[in-house]
Amino acid sequence: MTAHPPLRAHHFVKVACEDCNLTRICLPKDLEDDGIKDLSKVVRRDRTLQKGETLYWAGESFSGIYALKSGSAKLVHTDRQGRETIISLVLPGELFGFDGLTAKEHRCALVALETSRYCELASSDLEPLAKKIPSLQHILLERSCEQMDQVVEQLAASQRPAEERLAGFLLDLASRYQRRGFPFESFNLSLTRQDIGHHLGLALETVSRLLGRLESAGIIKVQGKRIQLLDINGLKTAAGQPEERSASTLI
Amino acid sequence: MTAHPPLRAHHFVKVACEDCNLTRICLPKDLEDDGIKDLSKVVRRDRTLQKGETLYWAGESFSGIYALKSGSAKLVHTDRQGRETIISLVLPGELFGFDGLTAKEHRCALVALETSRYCELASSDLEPLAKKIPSLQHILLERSCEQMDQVVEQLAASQRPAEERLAGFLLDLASRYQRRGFPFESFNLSLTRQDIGHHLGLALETVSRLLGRLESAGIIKVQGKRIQLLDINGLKTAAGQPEERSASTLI
DNA sequence: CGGTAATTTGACTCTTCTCAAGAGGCGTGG
DNA sequence: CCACGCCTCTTGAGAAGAGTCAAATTACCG
Repeated sequence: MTAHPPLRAHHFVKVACEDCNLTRICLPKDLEDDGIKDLSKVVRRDRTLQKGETLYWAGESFSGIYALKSGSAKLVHTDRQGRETIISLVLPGELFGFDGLTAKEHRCALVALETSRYCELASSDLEPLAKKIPSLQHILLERSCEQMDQVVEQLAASQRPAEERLAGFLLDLASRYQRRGFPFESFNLSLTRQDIGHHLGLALETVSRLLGRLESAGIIKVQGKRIQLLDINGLKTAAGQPEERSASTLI
Repeated sequence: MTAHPPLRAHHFVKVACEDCNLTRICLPKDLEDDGIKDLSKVVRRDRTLQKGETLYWAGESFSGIYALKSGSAKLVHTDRQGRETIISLVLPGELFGFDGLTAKEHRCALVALETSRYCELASSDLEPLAKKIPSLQHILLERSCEQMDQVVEQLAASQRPAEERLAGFLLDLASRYQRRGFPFESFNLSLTRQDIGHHLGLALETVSRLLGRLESAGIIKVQGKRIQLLDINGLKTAAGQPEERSASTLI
């Protein structure tokens, strides 16, 4: 895999989809050039959310599919008793909003974890656009199935012990950051310990203790929200993943 | 809600989609009459699975979207360490196969829990059919998002105590059976205790004990796989759902 | 009717949660 | 620039829910 330069926020210029640095990750990924241009014409671009701001609440009516352009956000499900579950951490280039598509009403809330920008493909534009781009509906179907795969993976993970879940989470985050041009071994968590707990089904104290344990094992280095991965194979082992045969062990 | 007569298996006749008794639940639900006829022409109908037989394994290549016609099945995810999670219990009229759509390779296995029949919409027929029925892709998108909603609900439930999960599972099953014309208060589990455990993230012994506990509380009656719901409100309370205000309490 | 698989029940263990207290970090305003 | 207050994080101790292991009972299939 080739490394790309870090994705920089275009703070002052609205970039057309075809010129966006997220074109390899975001919706355009699977579209041909003409489709990207058609898409670009109707996308509402570069809206901003401040940290803690909510784009939509659960129960609000569905208005479209969104793509995160910069920053990060959490997709939060809240049950009748007020218990929160973070369904996903949303990073730049990722789509969200599918939680409102069936019922025409969102099942989750989307909350920014830092100052973030996003683009909107309004539901009213969706049908006309689908006529111009025949493959669009199928691409959206694929993306929603992809997100379901991820939730299924989480559901399966929820049966594994806490340390495996946390280690797996860190590995997943690292590779997602890497795909966006950031170093694999070092990143900042935009989630609090509480949020990580709500994502992994753990108490915040357990998250803190487990991070401490991985640190004392020399596997990671923790400085508040900054995480460094010191021993990737150790982390994979902790995540319950079979260790890759590295070059050095082949001698 | 009107009660429909129990859905009987058409053991010897292949029924066109427009004449199928599942037309209010299955894919035709959202299609106009012409669409149903077009669909009916390409659907491969009434294939059979014996109890324990597998329609597809994880890793097998995606070949289409399926609908269960009779019987029941489980969609099973198996992780690297061989731990199983039952993602969903599939009942007649429900679609499955979305787990293979993105990667073109199934992520889960589908296993019949009893002698069952199913219909197939082959992926090769999907594109031509979508041209004849413009709304088809969107309907499939809605269905996949609906299934995601259900998995999200399960993920949220996985953080709740065991008894709530089990009680919620029984209530969900009852209403799904009711929709298919069976009585709400009484049904046969096609899952073993082990499978229920794999579905809810519990040990089979815990499932057995909790069923026993609900029975001694007079909320349900358990006779092996036969379950009777004796006290719906009690069950809702056990599931952590706010009790409905019933007519009698309004006096 | 025998054998295998499923279920129940008991005793014990252990992971993770809860409650609690203290430390650290950050932004705001004086 | 420092002090205050608030939010987040860490760490400890004890409790509890659910898991594991084991054995007996029951149900089901051929």
